[in-house]
Amino acid sequence: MPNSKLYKGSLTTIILKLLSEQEKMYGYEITQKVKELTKGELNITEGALYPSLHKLEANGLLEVEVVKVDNRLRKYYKLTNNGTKETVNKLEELQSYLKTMQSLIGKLA
Amino acid sequence: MPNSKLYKGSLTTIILKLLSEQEKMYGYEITQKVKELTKGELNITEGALYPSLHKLEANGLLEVEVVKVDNRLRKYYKLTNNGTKETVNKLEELQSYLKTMQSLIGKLA
DNA sequence: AATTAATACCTAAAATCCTTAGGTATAGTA
DNA sequence: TACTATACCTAAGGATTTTAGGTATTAATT
Repeated sequence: MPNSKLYKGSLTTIILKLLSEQEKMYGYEITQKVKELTKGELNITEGALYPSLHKLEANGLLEVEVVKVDNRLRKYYKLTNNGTKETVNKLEELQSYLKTMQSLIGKLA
Repeated sequence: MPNSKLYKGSLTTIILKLLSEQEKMYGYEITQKVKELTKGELNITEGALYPSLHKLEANGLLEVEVVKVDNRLRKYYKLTNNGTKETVNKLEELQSYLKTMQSLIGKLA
């Protein structure tokens, strides 16, 4: 009934993919976007998201811009050049994994 | 160029799926079968496999039969009734996840 | 003959990534 | 006034995997 759990290791790729399509996004926006795109199937928890964003920033894949909107802070993240490169790698890796798993699991007995 | 890492949470489902197709298998055989089926894309490490098998057994999803072949031990695992039920659930869960991820990641920007 | 690779099992420490469960603060709605 | 939504955050714990060993037998290679 609830939403499927994240298979560990996929969150980073999801974040990078979204930012490759949208130029800049803030954390809360990412959680909502994923919920929307997956029709509630996948819920990114903030406890996973924020540390992940911080790590991507620390590794130089994302850069931050803090903006005040309606007296509330928003931290917009966008891909750096390295981030864009890594996105390609991570996407290929995950694609290949999904394909492999489909061929392993997908065909019915 | 090596093999893609396991996304955490998928190993159990892989084991159950293989055993739903093959009646009984032993650990080493599972690692070889996965390597073969995925053309080397996915390598199950023994450090992950054996603890996982033991846990599935402890949880009553698998049962063991020890056989001596060529003076070497083999521990054959097969699904219990509960194991068969769980296999269905796990497969549905993973299928749904793969589908969701495909729709998130799969479509090109 | 001796070493290496393959078969077959195992475990423990460390790393990784996520969930759970909090906390702060503002703004809008019941 | 209380709850919901927006928006950020962290820390403890759990689950799962990687890494790096270990034992033992048999087959292949040097």
